Amino acid sequence: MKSQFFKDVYEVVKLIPKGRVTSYGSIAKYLGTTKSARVVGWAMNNSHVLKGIPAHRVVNRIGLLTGKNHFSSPNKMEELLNNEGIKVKDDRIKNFKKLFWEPINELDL
DNA sequence: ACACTGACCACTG
DNA sequence: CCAGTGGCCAGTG
Repeated sequence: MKSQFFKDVYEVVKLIPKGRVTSYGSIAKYLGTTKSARVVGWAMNNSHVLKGIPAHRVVNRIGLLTGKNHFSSPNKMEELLNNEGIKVKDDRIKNFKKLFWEPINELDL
């Protein structure tokens, strides 16, 4: 497929440092527009067929694990995050603000 | 080719 | 503060 968006999304997601998280919207914003956030979600949906895509580090804007339902197991995402030292309480990332990794700031176009 | 859906976000009332 | 609506892109029936 010639979806540059997907490709870019994967690139950014793969660049997320261990122990950090980001949001669909931020990735979308980094790629040009916040309104394409839905496509980022789509990319994640397809990411499960690929490897090296830490989709568990990508959550929605408030740090809610909205996509955990799409993992192998609903608690897999939480476990992976815990494995990286990220605390998750009630499907929400604790200290999200601090762990937040914004591509625009970190990669700085 | 058309319509609907989806792991979202921001704006408006 | 909560609810509703629009916008974007790709995939599926």
